[in-house]
Amino acid sequence: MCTDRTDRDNAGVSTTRKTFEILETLADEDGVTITELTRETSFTKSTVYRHLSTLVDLGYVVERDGAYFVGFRFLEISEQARGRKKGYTAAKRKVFELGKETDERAVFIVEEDYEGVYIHRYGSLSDTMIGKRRPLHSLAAGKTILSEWDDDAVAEFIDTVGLESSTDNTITTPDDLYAELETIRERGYAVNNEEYMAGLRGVAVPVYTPDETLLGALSVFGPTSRFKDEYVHEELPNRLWDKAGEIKVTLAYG
Amino acid sequence: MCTDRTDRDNAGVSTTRKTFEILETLADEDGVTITELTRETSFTKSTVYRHLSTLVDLGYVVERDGAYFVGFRFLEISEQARGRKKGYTAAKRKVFELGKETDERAVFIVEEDYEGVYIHRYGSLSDTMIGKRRPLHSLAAGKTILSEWDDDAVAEFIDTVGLESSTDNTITTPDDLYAELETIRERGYAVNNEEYMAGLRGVAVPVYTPDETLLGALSVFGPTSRFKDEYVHEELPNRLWDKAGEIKVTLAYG
DNA sequence: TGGCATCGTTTTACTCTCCGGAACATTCAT
DNA sequence: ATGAATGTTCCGGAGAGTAAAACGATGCCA
Repeated sequence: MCTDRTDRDNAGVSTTRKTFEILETLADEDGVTITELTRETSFTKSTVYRHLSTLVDLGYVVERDGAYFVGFRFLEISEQARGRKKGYTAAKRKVFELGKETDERAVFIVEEDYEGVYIHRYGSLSDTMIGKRRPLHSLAAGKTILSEWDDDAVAEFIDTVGLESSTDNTITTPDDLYAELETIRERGYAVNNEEYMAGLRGVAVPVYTPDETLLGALSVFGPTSRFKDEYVHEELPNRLWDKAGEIKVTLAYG
Repeated sequence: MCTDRTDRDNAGVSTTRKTFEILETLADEDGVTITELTRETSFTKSTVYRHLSTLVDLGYVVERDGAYFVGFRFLEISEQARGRKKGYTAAKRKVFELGKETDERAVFIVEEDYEGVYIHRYGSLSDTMIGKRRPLHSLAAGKTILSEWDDDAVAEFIDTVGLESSTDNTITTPDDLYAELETIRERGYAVNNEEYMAGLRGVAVPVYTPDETLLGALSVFGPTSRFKDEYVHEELPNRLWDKAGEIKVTLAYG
């Protein structure tokens, strides 16, 4: 296990790893200079210089007044990924409708590498969460996705990433998680009761393609004060089911 | 010049170039297998294998049933770039309002590497243009941006990327471009008269930050049949100016 | 004005590691 | 079972990335 990890770290192309480490630190602190990047990474100045020059030449990084920024070429790649499945774009429209109709924040989330990734979002525009990744077990949408897996897959998930706690309400034991997933399977929707962030509740339902494979999860969330039980357990699940169903229909006939 | 080009091609980290060449072909034809990638690139199977493994390990590529896909990690990076300037997110809201109010397609475009990049878009959701890059001189928004540069900068632009023609109406001579840019400076808005795609007209205005630096361009476009002169030269410029002004105000006080 | 400090760029020699080819393992279809 | 085609691993050698130091440019302050 420990050797596995080490093997993995050393495996592959270590030069590429350097490139992406530089890229990630650049993404963290945008508009940064070469020497700053040198300080924040463990590489020498000439190494950072060469990697950055390459990235600029390729168009993935832009340089302005001596400061480096991640470029919009990544936007091209990521939009390609977001448009990979027709269902993703259908979900975009539904997220939007949902947000408008409920006047709440609405999101569409898929799983990747045992994490929940925000693909589409409606809500106060300033703080966009698109692209952000969260632990599956602490989100309504994440639990919805987990509820579609069999016990072995969930066990594997727990083994790999664990059940890190975000708030006092986060599910942190496998037994609790299994029980919760069973409830979700029975009800057909998941509820997040301040499990990721205090003061925030959420509801989510699974989204299927016409051939019944899971596409992702549709979710609505907001402040606990407004998310009363009746709202969370009656109105929102119904609205979410409708939208999820519409996505499936769109994929089948639209 | 020719040596320059060669020098550049060989400069930097060639391993990183390989990684991105593989990544780009992967983005083109998503859900591809290792041997297919080997065919479409000039690399050996083992080389492709090692690079892909590294990218999977880093989380930028995902593998499912032997097929490889670009992952959503790029979404994280590109959203970071899209949120770099407060003005970009302010523009998102305005693009949206604009689209709703006019019931036309609306976009916000910025310049990068002498190309116009679609950053935000409102319109029929299926065919998203976000992240796509177009020649500046063949777009209303692009000409708007060019009109903000001085003649030397425009000359440099022409020298570097040229004036490729997309339709019969595309501006292809420097003189025509300079004249057009002068008109745009006087009027304060740019018009695209089927210069990029036959049957499509557009209008664009510049967007400034409170300190009067150019942020990008706001544009509306649609079919020639609906985009009559009065609409293009009266109503739309006024609407666009309003929105551009609101962005500036948002940045100053909001 | 001159010198000090800082940063970006280039050069060089060394060593590491990436590459290609081939062998091996696996899967699948016939 | 046999063959073909794919993914994976191994290995030696050469090519390429690395680090360190020197160079050049810029700017700041005395």
